Amino acid sequence: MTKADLINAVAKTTKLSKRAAGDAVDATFGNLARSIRKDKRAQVPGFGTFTVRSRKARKGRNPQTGDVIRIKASKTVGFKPAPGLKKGL
Amino acid sequence: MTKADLINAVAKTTKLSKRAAGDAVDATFGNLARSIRKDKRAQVPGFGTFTVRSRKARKGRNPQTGDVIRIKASKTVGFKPAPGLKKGL
DNA sequence: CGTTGATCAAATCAGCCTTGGTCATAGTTG
DNA sequence: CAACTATGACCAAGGCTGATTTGATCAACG
Repeated sequence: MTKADLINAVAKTTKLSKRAAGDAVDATFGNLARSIRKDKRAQVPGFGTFTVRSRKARKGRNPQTGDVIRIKASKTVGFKPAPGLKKGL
Repeated sequence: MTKADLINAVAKTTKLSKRAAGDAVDATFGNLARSIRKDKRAQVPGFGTFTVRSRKARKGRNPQTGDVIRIKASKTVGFKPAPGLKKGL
């Protein structure tokens, strides 16, 4: 219910309808994702920074069988919290 | 200009004024941060999950002086991207 | 109702994380 | 709209933490 809560809170703060608030939230993350893909980085002041990070190939292990497997190189999205976000965890 | 871009995009998608879109974006991240602090977790479908992670105490090094230092345990915010976000990086 | 994500196991090595001054860019305000 | 302020990136080296892998099942979102 995290998203619903978020929409409710946004709707309340912005005086928008839940419908409009939901659209706004979706648009926010949608465009954020687009920004990450495009610029390999997205900065949100007072919140944190998203960066595309490269993972090299590595040896892993199948937790079910115990077999050693090769993990291919891949990319992930990393998040570096802004100082303000870490305050009071 | 990341935030400005985001606001423009949100304003366009939601047909809101830039002012209202800005408020909505701020409200979104503000409430998201609040949710992280409160529940130690915040899930955004199709985007990813934020979790509060505990960092154990560790030995580090001051890169400037080279001195070995003790790093106290702390908390950070971790991010686990949803599969959909990783598509097409 | 369909789809999406969390969860759990064990083991490994990649890359995060530390400091802090400086620089550049983003945000804000008059 | 332009100037000012504030916020974050950047860099160094090295140790050791924790993200990551499979896949089925369960829960919850849409």
